[in-house]
Amino acid sequence: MSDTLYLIDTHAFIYRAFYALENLRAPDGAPVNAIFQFARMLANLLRDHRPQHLVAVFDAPGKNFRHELFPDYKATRRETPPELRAQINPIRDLIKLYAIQTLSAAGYEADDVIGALARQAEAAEMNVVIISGDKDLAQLLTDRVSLFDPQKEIFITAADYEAKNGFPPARLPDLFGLWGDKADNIPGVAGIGEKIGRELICQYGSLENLLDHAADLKGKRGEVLQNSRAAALLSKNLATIRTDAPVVFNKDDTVIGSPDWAELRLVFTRYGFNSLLQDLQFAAPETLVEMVDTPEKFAEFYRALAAAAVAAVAVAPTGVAFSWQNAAAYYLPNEKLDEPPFAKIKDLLAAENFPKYFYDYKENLVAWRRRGGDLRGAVFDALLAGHWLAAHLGDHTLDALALRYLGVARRSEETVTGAGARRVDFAQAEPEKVAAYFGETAALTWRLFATLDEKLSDAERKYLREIELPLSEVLAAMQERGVRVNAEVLQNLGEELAGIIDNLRAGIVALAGEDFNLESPRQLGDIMFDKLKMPTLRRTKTGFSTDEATLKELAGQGYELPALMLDYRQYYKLKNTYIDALPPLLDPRGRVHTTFSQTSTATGRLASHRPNLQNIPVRSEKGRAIRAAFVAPDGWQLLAADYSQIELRVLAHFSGDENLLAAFAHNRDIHRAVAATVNRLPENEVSADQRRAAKAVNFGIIYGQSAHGLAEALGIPHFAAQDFIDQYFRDFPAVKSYLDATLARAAADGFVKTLYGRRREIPELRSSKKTERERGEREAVNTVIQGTAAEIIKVAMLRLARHLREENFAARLLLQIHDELVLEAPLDEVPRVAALVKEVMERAADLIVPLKVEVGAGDNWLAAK
DNA sequence: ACGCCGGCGTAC
DNA sequence: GACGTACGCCGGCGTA
Repeated sequence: MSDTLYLIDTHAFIYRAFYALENLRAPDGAPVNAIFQFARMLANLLRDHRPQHLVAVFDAPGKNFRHELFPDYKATRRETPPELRAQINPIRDLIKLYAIQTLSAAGYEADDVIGALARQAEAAEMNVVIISGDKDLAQLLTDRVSLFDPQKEIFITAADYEAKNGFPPARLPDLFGLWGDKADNIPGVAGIGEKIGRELICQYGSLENLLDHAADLKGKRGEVLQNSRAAALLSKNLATIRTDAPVVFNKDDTVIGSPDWAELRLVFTRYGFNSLLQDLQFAAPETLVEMVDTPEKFAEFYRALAAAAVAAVAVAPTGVAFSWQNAAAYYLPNEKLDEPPFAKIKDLLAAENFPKYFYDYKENLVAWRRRGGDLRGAVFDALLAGHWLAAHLGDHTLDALALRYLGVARRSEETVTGAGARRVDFAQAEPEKVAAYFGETAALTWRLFATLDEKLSDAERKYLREIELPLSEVLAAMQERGVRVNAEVLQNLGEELAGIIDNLRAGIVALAGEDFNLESPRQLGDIMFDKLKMPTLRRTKTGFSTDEATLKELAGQGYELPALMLDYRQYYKLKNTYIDALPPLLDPRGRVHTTFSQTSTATGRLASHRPNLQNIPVRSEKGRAIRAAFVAPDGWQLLAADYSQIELRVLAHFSGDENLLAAFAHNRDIHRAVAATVNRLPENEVSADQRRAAKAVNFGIIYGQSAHGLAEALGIPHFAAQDFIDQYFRDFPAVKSYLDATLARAAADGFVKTLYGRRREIPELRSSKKTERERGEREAVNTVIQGTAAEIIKVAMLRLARHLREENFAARLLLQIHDELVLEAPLDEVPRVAALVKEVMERAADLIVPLKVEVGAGDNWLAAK
């Protein structure tokens, strides 16, 4: 088998790539769409074809011989857009990193260089694959030369070409002689397009033969051809790829070298090419992990650690790992930690003045405290920092951060624990492997500190150190404490609901006339829309919707099955998601321990999972009953403290709208006040519907709602919704100008910032799709408001926890639900704690609008609200 | 058996 | 398509 030379028509590829995929941007906002496609093409080519010989061919800058033949050659080309021009050098750099040869020839275009190389390689008995989406290059096809279109992933051979076109590849310039080429401003023959051109070339074999027989053609066409002889021949000449460009093919010079994988990793990381990173052959540099299991080793370890005076720490299930170097770490197994001299390390972990870096400080804290240890001195959390720097990217696992910021792949957990059926937990895994794994965790944490810390401004560093990091301690304590759940309450409610659910199911099956899976929207759709012929109201991606709004509408039209289904869904959901799911999660003391996350949301809100205690029902009657199962222990009460309208107050603060501020300053019911203003009524004459409409608009503002959305939400005509919104903005003009200014700023910057400077990149703002851009605008407005409210309650939590501790209250924080804090307090503390909570929460931020908190207490969560 | 996705629904 | 932020349940489907 002979060798194959691959030739990339580089510029042609870049141009196509640029226009094919719009608006891909690096995390820093630089356009990278062409770079990405080029890099992906290269990666795919290398992976799928494993070329040994590869040359990236470029056009020479400036004019070429075709301009001498025809001054207007390519004269109609638009100037290269700056966003594309900015990507050409990065692509050249990429080619260099891949160790691929490049070539161009002064006075010639890439096509000609490719032609010359192809002919010479053929002569050297090599096969040639030309990589280009440009069909002009087909004229070079021979038995040995083929064309590969990387975008369509198709090969074209000379035989394919002739079979498809009816003339051999070499006659392609003849066709252009007639047809011309708009893109290159090659004139061709006026009045002859692609179709006639093809017919004539097929019939006459070549342009010259056709022109010689032009007189034989009847009518006007023959005349035109005779008169256009010179233009046709010039056009053919221009379209003909020269194979005599002054380049010398040397097989050895075309061999691919060794790519600089490390640099490629960093470059791909910088551009945000995560999918390509996965394909790169890479691994983190092997971390040397020392198992510290003898007093001698400990002495040496401890001396070095003390000298370093700072370390990354990873608390593992079976030990603790330390690192203060990029590729070295130490691991102390649990069983040694209680005996001297190893136990000295506990003091160091508890020492406030020994600074420590973590990945996921909160979970390290929980793990270490579970072992009875004390952990202090945290100054950096790679998880918090990673999320802070790029919340929009979502994935902040250590693996993701190592890849994103260091360009390395972390060894997988499976290499330690095994996978699938043979999987064991860390305690059963080989100690050396466990040590290697957590040693690497510590080493990567150490490296991430260096990389991430320098990206932070002083103010950001301060926010993370003084708000988020201490908040991790508050949240760890809340998780550890858990909240008491009365399983009996749930049990009783579950039994009641089971009966209701069974009855509803029987009714629905009877109406359907057959049994089916009521939990399957698809099967329900088949019954409702196919079998029972109910009208289809809205679509999902895969079929017709059966969601709540649809069922309500159908129920309103008198259909009985959807009406039953609404109840069925509600009760089924309550039972499965809450009533049945909670009891298995209770600890022996009947307490449930959620896990809070500071790094799961794009706005800076907290999230809660396993179980999610931030979406316990409250709106429906049966749902609310679930809250009664969250109880205080005997002799204690639950306190629930809610911010009243915190997001609207944040909006009032940012916008400075006098009408909104006045309403809050006078502690008005904000929805009623807005309704009164918009409807020109005194507040006591506002109807329930008017208040409801105002409430919907108030929320709509925060969520970026449109007239359509409001109309839908209120069940009113579109024009009425629009009128209401227009009137709202006339009455609250500063809100309007604030929203406009926020969007203008966001569009210019590509990101928004909250009160405390949390930044959210919003790439959709730069989308070419209107719906995407509008989504970006809604996200922008909402993020500022929601994110600021989230920051305020975080500050309140920190201060409250500090007060409770310093003033020796037994009361403790249990839950945070975005604008609400839930605590438990001994009965005798309840009044004082209630006052303290209110005071601390209302003073958490210094806004130009007062913050208002409502506190309640009771034996259970329902009673406390 | 497990993971992923779509549909849906709960909270703020 | 049209209202932001989450988490979790179920069905259904693809892969192990």
